[in-house]
Amino acid sequence: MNIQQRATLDDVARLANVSPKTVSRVFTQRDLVSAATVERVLAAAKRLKFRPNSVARNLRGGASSTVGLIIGEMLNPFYSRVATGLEKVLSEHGKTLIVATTDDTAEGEERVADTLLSQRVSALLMIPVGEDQSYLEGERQLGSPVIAIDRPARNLVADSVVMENRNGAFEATRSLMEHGHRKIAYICNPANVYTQVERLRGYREALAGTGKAAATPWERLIDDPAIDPVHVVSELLDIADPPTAIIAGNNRMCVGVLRALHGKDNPPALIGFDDFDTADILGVSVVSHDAMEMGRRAGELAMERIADPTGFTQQLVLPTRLILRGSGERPPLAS
Amino acid sequence: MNIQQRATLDDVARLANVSPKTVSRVFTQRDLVSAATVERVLAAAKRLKFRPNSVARNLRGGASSTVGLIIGEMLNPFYSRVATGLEKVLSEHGKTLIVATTDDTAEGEERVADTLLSQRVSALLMIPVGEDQSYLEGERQLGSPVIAIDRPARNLVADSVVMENRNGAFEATRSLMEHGHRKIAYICNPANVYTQVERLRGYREALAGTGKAAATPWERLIDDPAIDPVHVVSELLDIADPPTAIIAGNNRMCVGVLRALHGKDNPPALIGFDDFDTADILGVSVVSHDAMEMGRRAGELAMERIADPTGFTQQLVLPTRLILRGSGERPPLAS
DNA sequence: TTGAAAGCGGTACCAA
DNA sequence: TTGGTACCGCTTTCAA
Repeated sequence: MNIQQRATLDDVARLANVSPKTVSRVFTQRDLVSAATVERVLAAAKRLKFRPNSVARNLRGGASSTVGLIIGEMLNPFYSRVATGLEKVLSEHGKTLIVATTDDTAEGEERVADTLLSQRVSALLMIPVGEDQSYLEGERQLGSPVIAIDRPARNLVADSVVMENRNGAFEATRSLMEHGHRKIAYICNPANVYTQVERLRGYREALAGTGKAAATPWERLIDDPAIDPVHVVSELLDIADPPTAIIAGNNRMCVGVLRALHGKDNPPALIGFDDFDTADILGVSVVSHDAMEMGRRAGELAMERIADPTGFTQQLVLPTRLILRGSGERPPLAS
Repeated sequence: MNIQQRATLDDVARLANVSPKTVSRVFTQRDLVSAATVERVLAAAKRLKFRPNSVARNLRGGASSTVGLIIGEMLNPFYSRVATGLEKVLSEHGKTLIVATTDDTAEGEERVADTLLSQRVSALLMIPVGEDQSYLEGERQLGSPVIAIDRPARNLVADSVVMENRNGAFEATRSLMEHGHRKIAYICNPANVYTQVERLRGYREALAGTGKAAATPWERLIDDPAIDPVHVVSELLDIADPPTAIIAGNNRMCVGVLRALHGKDNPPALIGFDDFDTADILGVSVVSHDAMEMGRRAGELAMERIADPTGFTQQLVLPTRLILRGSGERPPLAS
């Protein structure tokens, strides 16, 4: 096998006996070139295995054909659904998706943002992790739109797509209350992020009724990825006045709770946040939201902002939906 | 908000009163520049919010800092685990990952391969879908290594990372036989792909014992994404001589079978291929393999091939492991 | 240690 | 309909 040289516009031009510019036209504005020339050029291109270099192409215009997405990790189905929705939109617009992950750390976020911006992505989409995205302010002014997904960016002017966290949690809590529960737990990890803060608020408001929303004895707000949900749940159920129902703050936590409750005789009611693949089989009630739709909307927002960087920034709020499948309708144990 | 111009090397050079080349050195071979100059340049760069353009940088060398990955879809946890492992390796090498999806169609594959190659990815990794990847042969000769993951490429010289499909299926079948099963079904969709062909072979060989491996009455080899697994399973269990055990060819099919068996009184034994998130909770026995490891190995292979495009191509085979969690140990119904 | 000039693979502008 | 020329942002010679 011999490594050949990759053919360039000039090579094709020479072989086809036209100017490089004409070759360029054939690949971009074909209708401006006579049919005969087009044919000749294409033949030459094929013979030389020529393929336009979109990198060089974009060097001129400034705007590249890539869009960057920063997420915590691809294993999380929530993240990958967002990526899926986004990729769909991008491919419709002839853009490709560069995915970078941060392992859910703020340092990682800044590092990969830097890398992506060096690649001159035409927009930077992200599910923010850090407490502060002000480091991107300069970029935005330089014309790289930033779109925050799932959580708004902080200290940065950016469009965002979020969902009705508070209301989702409110409705889940109310539903549990309607089934007779009063001692309802809320467990999440991490806790110190926008989505959890909002959900917690909805949970507290529902429990407070018309009173003043306040912390409850059944909240477990954890901020340590190393902590095993199973342990937390077991401990929670062993306290003096244990909850009769649990709301799990996200999909990971929900699966953890399921694992903890597995085999238990009279499990508390359970409602999770985020739907997941086998939730129907396991009969798990969840507050569902359309993560793919979030990705899609974020992508559209990005396209919009690329076309008009000066427009007003928007915040899109997508609805949530309570899906009852059994685990959320279990009544409290008669005591 | 005013959109400014993005600063270039030259702008920085002008402000720092040095030549562009010196600025370039500061960002690439800093030790060749005097400390005082470095400082001056960095100050100027900071003031102008300069960020080196890695696209322009790579234009010269030919090799870009991106690697392309073509997968069917990101929603499939198997694919996203592969992507995760790959991304880890790439980020260690300072490369970024461009992900493109094909919706598991051959046309999609060729289309996105074209897009990625136009971006001059330094390597093209893919989980092949189409029957034929010969359309990439030219590229390989042009120096773009191709690495096939999960299934070998066809009609193309390419490295690949696959797993012990045949043996995995063989062991699963043997395990079921040891639990007393003789009428064992194999269900998959799609069926006409390398992995399934191999697994089917392992299944048949186990059933044949020392005899000649042949098709069994309990095979359901489907090739239509629109067909509902639930339906197939129900039908299979209604035949005159129904199976007492089922092997599901992949994670999707396994969840489908679970759904179909859900609520059934005396469900057949079940072993799935590919582990999944809640398999432990559901007590599902599976043939497990490390998809992240596949991605990782594929990434390493890519780095190797980028460094030395003329080396021998390799095929890596990763092991599988049978995990028994209950569903695979159910004995056949006494009849 | 620093700089000048050419060029990477294309495109935009203007002219023919 | 086609071509010439400059230039995108940076790096690579080679010299100073």
